[in-house]
Amino acid sequence: MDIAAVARRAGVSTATVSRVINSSSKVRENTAAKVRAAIEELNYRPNSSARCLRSGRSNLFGIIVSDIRNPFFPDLIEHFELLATQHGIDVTIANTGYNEQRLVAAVRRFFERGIDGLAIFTSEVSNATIELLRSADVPVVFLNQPALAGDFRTVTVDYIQGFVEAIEHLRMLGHKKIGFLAGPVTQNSANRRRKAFLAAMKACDLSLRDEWIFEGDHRLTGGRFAAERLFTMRNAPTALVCSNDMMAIGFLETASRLERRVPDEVSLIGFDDLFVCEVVHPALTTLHLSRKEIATRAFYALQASRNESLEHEPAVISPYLVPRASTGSVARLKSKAG
Amino acid sequence: MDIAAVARRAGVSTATVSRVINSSSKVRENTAAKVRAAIEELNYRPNSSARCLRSGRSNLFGIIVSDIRNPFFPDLIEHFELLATQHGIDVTIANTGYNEQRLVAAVRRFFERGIDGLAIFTSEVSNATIELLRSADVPVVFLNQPALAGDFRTVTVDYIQGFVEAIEHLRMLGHKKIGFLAGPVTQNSANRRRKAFLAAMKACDLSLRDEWIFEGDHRLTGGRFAAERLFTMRNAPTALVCSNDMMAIGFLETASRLERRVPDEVSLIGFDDLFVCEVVHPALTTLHLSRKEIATRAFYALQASRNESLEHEPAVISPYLVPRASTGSVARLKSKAG
DNA sequence: TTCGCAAATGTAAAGCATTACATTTTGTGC
DNA sequence: GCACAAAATGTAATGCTTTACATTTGCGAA
Repeated sequence: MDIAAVARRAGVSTATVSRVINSSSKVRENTAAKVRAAIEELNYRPNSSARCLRSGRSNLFGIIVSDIRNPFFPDLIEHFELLATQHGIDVTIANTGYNEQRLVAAVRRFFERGIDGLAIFTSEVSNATIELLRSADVPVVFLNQPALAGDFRTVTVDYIQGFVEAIEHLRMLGHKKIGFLAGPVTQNSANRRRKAFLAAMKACDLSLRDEWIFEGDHRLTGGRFAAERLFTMRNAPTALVCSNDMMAIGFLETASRLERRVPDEVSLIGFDDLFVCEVVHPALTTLHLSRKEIATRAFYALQASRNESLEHEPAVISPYLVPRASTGSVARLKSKAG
Repeated sequence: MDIAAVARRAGVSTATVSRVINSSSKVRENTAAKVRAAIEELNYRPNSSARCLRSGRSNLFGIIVSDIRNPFFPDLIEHFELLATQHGIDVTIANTGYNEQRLVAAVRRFFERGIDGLAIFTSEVSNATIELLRSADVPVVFLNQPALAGDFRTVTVDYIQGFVEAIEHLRMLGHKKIGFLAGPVTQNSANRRRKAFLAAMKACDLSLRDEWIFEGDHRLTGGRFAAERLFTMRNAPTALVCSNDMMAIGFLETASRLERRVPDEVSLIGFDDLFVCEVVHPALTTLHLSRKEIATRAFYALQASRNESLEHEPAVISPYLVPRASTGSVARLKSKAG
C-alpha cells in the first residue's frame, strides 16, 4: 500500500500519482480519475513521514499554551484547531505549565518534527528561546509579545483600552480606591498587563497606592491569597481589577468562605471572560477577550508567513467590558459600612 | 547537520552515531563520548520524519477527547502529556466536539503520522471506527468502553458504585424522590452512566419515575434546560443527580437566575469534580473522578501493548463522593414548603 | 501528413536515519 | 605471541515520497 502500488493499479508512474495527490501540476482529468479510483480501491493513505522528509513540509502547526487548565486556552486551542483542520493542516499541542524549561523542550520537539508554523501563547519567553526560534526558519506567531514584533508576527491585546473601560465603569459606580491583582512578575505578559493597568489609571486621573497592588500567579491560588490579604488590611481598595479571571474566581471563592460579600464589600472585575464567569456567585464582571479572534489572527499570520506574503501588520485585539453582578455602587457599600 | 556530519566530526560511521542516539546496541564508552561531543558541538537533532520512516516507530502517542472545553479533559491531557514526556514520548491531541466525523478524521490523520499508541477519551465510537482501528496495527486504549475490552485495552469507571454512594448520601439526608439528568442518548458512555444510575437506584431499593429522568447534552446548556423543566413541573424530585458536572453547573446557573435555591428547593449532585465545583454557588457536591489515575492507567496500557506484554487486565477506577453545599436535608426543604 | 510546441507523463535521484550483514578490533587462554 | 570468540564498528540497502529533468503525447498550423 505504498504509492507504487497505486501507480501500478492505475497504470501510471508514481510521479503522476504524487501530482494528483498534491495537485502540484496539471494532470489530465482522465488520468487523474484513474488515479483517484486506484487510491480509493486500495484505500491508500500517503505516509506523512516520507512526505515530510522529502518535501520539507509537514503540514503541521504547533501550538504552545502556558496553562491548559485555564479555560481560556482550551477555547483558543479549539478555534485554532478547527481552522487548521479546515485548511488541511494538523495541529499538535504542548502545555508548559508556565515553565520555561518545558517551553524550550516543546519547541525543540516541534522543530524535530518539522512543523511548518508555531503559535506561542505563553508569556515566559526567555532570550535563549528567542534565539532558538530565530535559528530555525519556521514561521512563528506570538500572543502579547509586542517587543518581538520586529522579528516575529504578533497578535496583541489592547490592554490599556480594556482597563480604561473597566476603570471608567468603576468610577461611574463611585469608586476611587481601585486596586489591582497582578500576575507573576516572571511573566512578561503579566507585566504588560500590570503596566497597562498603571497607564490606564493615569489616563483616568486616578492615583494608585502601592499596597493596592497585589501579587498573584494567574491561577485560583493567587486570588485566594489576595482575598485573605485584602479583607484584613486597613484602608483597602473598594474595587479590585484582576489580571485574569482565574484569580478573580479564586478571590470570589475565598470571599465567600470568609463570608465577605462581593460587590457589597468590594467590587471585582476579571479579565478574559471564561465560561465560569456566568456561573460563579456573584456572576463576574469581566473584560471579554475573544479567543476566536486571537486564534484566527494567529492562524492567518502563520499562513501568511508561509506564503511569503510579507505584509507585517500586527493584529490588535480589543477587549470589552461585560458588566455582571460582581461590581456595584460604592454608595451602597458606604451605607453598609456606615 | 545530518547524521553523516556528526559521524565525520566524531570520526566514526553513521551506524555508530545512530547506535549512540538510540542506545540500541553496545558502543565503547570512549567512542560514545566522542559522538556525544560531536552532537553537542554541531547542535545536531535527529530528523524525526526520517527516523519514523525508516524504523516504523514515531515515538508519538495520540489522544482524542470529546470536548476540550470541559475542564475534565484538559486535566486528563495535562497528566497524560506529562507522563509521556517523562518517557520521551510526544503527544498529539485532537478534539472531536462530540462529533463522530471528526473522530474518524482524527484517527486517520494520526495513523498517517504513524502514531505508536492512541488513547480515545470519547464516547461517540461507531462500528466503522472500530473497524478502522482494528485494521491498523496500533495499540489503542479506550475510556469507558468495556464492550471493547476484548479487542482493545480499556480503562473503565465504576459508575454504579459511584452512583450508589451518591444515592446513599441523599437518602441519609431524607431524599426518596431522586431524579437523574442524563447525557445524550447518542453517546454510549452517557448511556452507560444512565444504566448505571438505574442499577444503583435498584440496588438502593428506590424507584424512579420516568419523568424524573431529564435528557441533557453533557454541556452547560443541558443543565440550563433541565432546571427550567424541573422548577416548573409538579411532583418534581427533591434531589437530582447529574451525569456530569458541566450540566450540574448549568443547572445552578439557571436556578440562580430563576431565584430558586439549591439545596433548599432541590439537592444537586454532579459527576467529575471539576475545579469549578468549588467556586460555583453553592459549592457543588459531586463524585470525584481522578484524571490522574485515568491518564496513568491509559498511558501504561499503551506502553504495555507496545512491549507486547499481553496481560490484559482492564483498569477500573472508583469515583468517590465529595460532599459540598449543594446537597441538604429534605426536612429543611419540607419545612420551607410547609 | 508533418512539424513544432506545450502539456502530460515518466525516470531516477534525493531526503535522513536505521539496521542486516560484513568486517575489524579487542581480549582471553594457552 | 597466536588462535579464536566476542564485541565493536563499518558498509550499504532500505523505508516512501517528491521533484528536477528527460521523454513522450497531443494538438494546431502549415
